[in-house]
Order: sequence, then C-alpha cells, then structure tokens
Amino acid sequence: MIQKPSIPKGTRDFSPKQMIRRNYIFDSIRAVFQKYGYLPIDTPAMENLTTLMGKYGEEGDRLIFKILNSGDFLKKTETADLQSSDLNKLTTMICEKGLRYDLTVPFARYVVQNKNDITFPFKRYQIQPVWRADKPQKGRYREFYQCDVDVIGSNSLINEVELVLIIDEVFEKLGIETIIKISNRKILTGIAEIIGEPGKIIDITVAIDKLEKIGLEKVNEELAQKGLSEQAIEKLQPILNLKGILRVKFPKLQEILADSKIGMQGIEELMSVLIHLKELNLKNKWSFDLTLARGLDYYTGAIIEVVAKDMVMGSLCGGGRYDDLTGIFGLPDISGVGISFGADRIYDVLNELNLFPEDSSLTSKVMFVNFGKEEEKLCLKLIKEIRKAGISTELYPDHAKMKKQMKYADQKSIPNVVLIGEEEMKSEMYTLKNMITGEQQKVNLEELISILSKHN
RNA sequence: GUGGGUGUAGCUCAGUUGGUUAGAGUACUAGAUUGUGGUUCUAGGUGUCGCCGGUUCAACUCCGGUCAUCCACCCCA
Repeated sequence: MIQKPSIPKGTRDFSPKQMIRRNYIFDSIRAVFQKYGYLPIDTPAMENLTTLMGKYGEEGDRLIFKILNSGDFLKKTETADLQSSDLNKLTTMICEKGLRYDLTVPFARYVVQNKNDITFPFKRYQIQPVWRADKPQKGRYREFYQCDVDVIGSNSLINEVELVLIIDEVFEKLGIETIIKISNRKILTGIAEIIGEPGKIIDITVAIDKLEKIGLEKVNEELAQKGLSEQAIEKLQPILNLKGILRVKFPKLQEILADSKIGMQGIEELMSVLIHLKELNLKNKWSFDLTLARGLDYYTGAIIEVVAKDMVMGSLCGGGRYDDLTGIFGLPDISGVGISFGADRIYDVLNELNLFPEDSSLTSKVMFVNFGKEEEKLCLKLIKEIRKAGISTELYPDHAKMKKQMKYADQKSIPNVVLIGEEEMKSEMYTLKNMITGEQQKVNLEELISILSKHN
C-alpha cells in the first residue's frame, strides 16, 4: 500500500525560492555579527539531557525533545517503572540525549569544556536550528533557526550596548521597523524583595508581563491565586501603576526600591545602558519596559526583547545577561550576555510586509537550448568558456521541443537564451535572445561573454 | 496542557432544507505555431469528498469518535 508522505508536525520543507530568502536573512545577520568581532562555532544537534534539563524552567523541560536510547532502551527499567506515573523518572531511564532547546546552554557547556583554549572575553556567534515540542501556531515552529551572539567572560555593560547596536543594525539592514524593549531582571528581583515575596519572582514577573494584555485587576487576581499575600499585592500597586516617561519613572522606581540593594543596582545598570544608547542615535525605537519579563530562568541582569512595529508576531529577538550559566557546569563567576534572532519569525515578517529584495540574480544568466547531439557537444565547450568568465550558465539537458525549453527558461526567469542549431554551428555566430525584451542578435563567443558580463 | 475554526482535484476554494453523473479558477499536458517563452484560443480529470463508525430508502451534506492542520490561551524565537 502506498502511504502519503508527510513531515512531523511543526517542521517544514523549504523550496529554492524560500531558501534563497532564508539565506538572505542568515547572510545579513552573519555579516553584522562578524563586523562586531564575533566568531562562529557549531555544536551538535543533540546534547546530553543532563546538560539541557533544569535550565529553562519547568515548562522548558517539558518542551525538550527527548531521544530514545538506541538498542534495548528498556534494559534499565523494571515493570513497575513502566506502570508508574512518574514520567520524569522513566524518561531518565530510557533517554539520555535530547535535541537542543536553544543555543545559549550548549554554548555555556562548550565554554566550560574548552575553557583552556578560549581567550576571554569570548565573543561567538552561532546560527543553527533548535527544537521545541511546543504546539505549533503562527510564528511558532517545532524546528526553527536561532542566530545567537553572546559574549562571555566580561561584566562590562558595553556588551549590552553593543548587542543593542547589533539589533539596530540587523533590523535596519533587513528593513524591519522594530521596538527594542530593555529592562533588567535585578529590578524585578528588587521588587520581589521589597514587597516581601522574594521567592515569587517568576510569578511576579509573569504577572507584570501580562499587565498590558489582561489589565490590572486580572493581574492582581492572578497574583493572589499564586499565593501572594494581600499586603504584598498592595505594595506592588504603585509599581504596576508606574506610568510616564523615563525621567518620571526612574525617580519613582528609585524611591520604591531604595531599600533593595539589588533593585538599586538594577536601576543603575539599566540607566548606564540607556544613557549610552541615547548618545548613539539608533534607527529603531527603543524603550525601558518594566512589563518585559523574559521567561528563561537563567537571566540575571539585562533583558532585551525586540518586536516588529508593523506586525503582530511574537518577539523577533530576545536575550539578556546570565551571571552563572557556566557555574552549573563547574566554571563559576563567569558572566555572559547574549541575544538570539529568530530567523523564521523574521522570515514571516519580511514575507508579510513584502520586504524581501528582488532575487533575480540567483538564477542562471543564460541558458543554452539543446538541439541535439552535435550541438550539445559544441554548447558544452562554449559554456565552459562562459562559466570561466564567472557567468552562471546552464544547458538544457534533454533534446526536448524548443517550446518546452523556452518555457523552462522563462519560468526560471533566466534572462538570456542562446540558440545554436545547424546554421549557427557553421557560421560560429550564435543566436542570443534577450528574454525580457524579446530581441535577438547574432554574436560570436567573445561578444556573447562581453554582453552577458555587462548585465551583472 | 486548555479552548475554537477548517479538512472536497497538484494549489485556492464552491457544493442549495440530505437526492441520482462532484464543480470553478489556477497549475499541468497536448495542439493551433515542424527553430522561439511570457498573451490568446481549443482539447485533456482513475478526486479513497481526511479516516472510522452511526442515523437514513439515500450522506460531500446530519450525528459521534479519531487524525491532520490553522488560530487563541499558556509559554516562547
């Protein structure tokens, strides 16, 4: 029986046209990364589960694709294990590898493993796919590419500033208008401290994040549901009600956080970054956004998120500072900061807003029509010379009807066609047809090459 | 994990209160045009109507289940 082929949920094939466009995104981003002095690395698609688990929060652990051990994967299990409902325990017995969930954790692992060969601060970029067992929907895929830049082994806030410059430059280059949102986890930590609920940072940040979406009342409800005391919620109100421009917000925040050392430090760090940005005349809009609360557990300082101005789509880029990601792997006191561009979402935005450049230059410049055996032989010789001149050239491989060959050239948007039949073979003057204007002329090889090199 | 929409030709979709032979556009192939594409005209369809079951004389149509897909929530790039 013939089965209809398909691909796993949330994955996609990419056509040549799509790949050309995807490569345009990757090339643009890579060029900017290199301009800022970052160097490339690659890491394996799969990592040991011990490397991945516990780094992304409870939700993250659930979304990691686990790989079944090869061979007799049940050999470590007892019947009781299989029947028990403790899936986590069972998972550790039958899987020891997983597909990487992001590029930051594998990078931290890489740094620890190669610490002796790395000169710090280490600036690296990495463009590779990651996998998440999420339910697919708009702008959300189970396999997607991240383009990461991170610098590890430097506490300087200049790194944060430079990352924002990279963001600004990438999106300017791609022609997407964005809003770069910036905050600092320490401020949120400080807030949690001040209201007397230091253990509830995550719940508080998630709730604050929803402020715009669901409103103050619902946020308060949710906080109560998460077990925050009435007093704590009361204390939080002035913070949730903070409005206005930076000059107004900051003094108020400073007032509220005066007793929190970490909170004050967060404000100071943030200010330092923002003051730099103000001097640097960014093309994209940027702002301090307290409601910005990135979910990943490991962020400790700056938090950055970028959204498109003209389209509703999740974040196109996100990141922040992580003070101790390498500590878990045995290399403490090394701070890193980095961001990640979501290439697939950027693709969707460029596509939707019609911002992809014309990509005509990527098909062959000229196609030779195939008239038969003798003609083929001559064509191959001529084509060799033309390719030597750096011109993409193809010969139609089959001795098909002229109409079919012309149609092929037309559909591939090949701008020139050369016809060599009996007559042309004799005279060594070849018929060159311009497919855009429809004009034809007789030329020799030299003229042919010179004409084709012109319309580059 | 929770909720909703949609599954009919390669693609985009029509298809009447259930009724006999399942439709359009587009794409594709051939011809008009034996060495000339994009326009035009003509001809060309073996579609498990997503799958399984139920109701009915009769189901693409109604009901139940299931799978796929899209959207929203959650979370994220």
